[in-house]
Amino acid sequence: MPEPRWLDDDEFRAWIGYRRMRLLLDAQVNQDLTRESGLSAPDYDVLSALTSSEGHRRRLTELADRMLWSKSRLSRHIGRMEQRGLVAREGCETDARGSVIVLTEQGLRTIQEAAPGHVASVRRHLIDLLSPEQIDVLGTIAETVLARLAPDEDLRR
Amino acid sequence: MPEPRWLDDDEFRAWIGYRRMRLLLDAQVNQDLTRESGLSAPDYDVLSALTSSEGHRRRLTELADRMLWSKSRLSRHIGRMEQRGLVAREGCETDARGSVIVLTEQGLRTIQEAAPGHVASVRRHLIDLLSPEQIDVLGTIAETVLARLAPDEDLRR
DNA sequence: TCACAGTTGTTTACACGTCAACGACATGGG
DNA sequence: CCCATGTCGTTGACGTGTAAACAACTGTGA
Repeated sequence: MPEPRWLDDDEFRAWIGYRRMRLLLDAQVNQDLTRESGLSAPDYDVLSALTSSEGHRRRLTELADRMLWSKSRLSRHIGRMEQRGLVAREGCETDARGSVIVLTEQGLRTIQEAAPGHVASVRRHLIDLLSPEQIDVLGTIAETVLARLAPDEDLRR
Repeated sequence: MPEPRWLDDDEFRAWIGYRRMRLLLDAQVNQDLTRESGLSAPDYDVLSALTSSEGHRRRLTELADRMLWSKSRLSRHIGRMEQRGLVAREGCETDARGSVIVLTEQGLRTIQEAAPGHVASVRRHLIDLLSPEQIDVLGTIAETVLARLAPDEDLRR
């Protein structure tokens, strides 16, 4: 085995920093979200993906692909959200196996009420702490990394 | 409620990019790690924290604080790693309630064998894709965010 | 038309995390 | 010295994620 190229100080700082930031930033933003709206981060992601879909509805598999979730996970999560009245299941007209997930009135109201606080939380803990240049670099880094891992994916959807 | 300041295009790109990167990058690095060494990411973190501790040992609570894990989680995880022979539990001499976690020979060998491949994976999927400037900015962003969320924490330990 | 390989969504079994409660022990003030 | 209060680590109950198996259904090629 060849001697590996270890991380130098700057590289180590970036990698460890990224990992710690991931841990604490996500925990904080998710906690804010849950406290203010009663939604978990996955709840918010599902509602958000549905809100930006035509007719506020989408096939389960499509939704799962878009969110990078397994169908199993999404199916289970939808089941729980259904019981809370946030979404509903409908049969698919063109494919009898299919299941269409629909945003309910209550689901729409819930995410609309949650969104301002959520954005404020993201600003408070990340965006407003950074300069426009830093924000730009962060976006570029993410695009660079994602270009290798998911070449055919579009971030703006 | 005041009208919130929504995210502009660059801010949205950075936030969504960060979230997607988190999802895919971590999944990829963890998958590489597990395939090559049989260790999960949490396993690696525990072994890594123990390796860099004096005597390759540490009190459970100290370890948990340092890793930002709950004591409950660490206790359970140590239980599993203990059964695989990667770590061992010892009683604490100065506090009969206490439990000291020790890296075993096998645990040390395992992480030493895993480290080169892990570093290579981190390089392949992140570090080597970025310019020195981008790496520096990423580190600075992380420090900025963490300074607010965990003011008294030192990243370099 | 029909066999068959593939897809869709659900479910079962399991792994792992959290929260709260717990027993055991430590510690400081009366 | 002793009691009240707090800490340490573990555990039980529970929620939620994964992998694999599954029934139901689709669609394609012979």
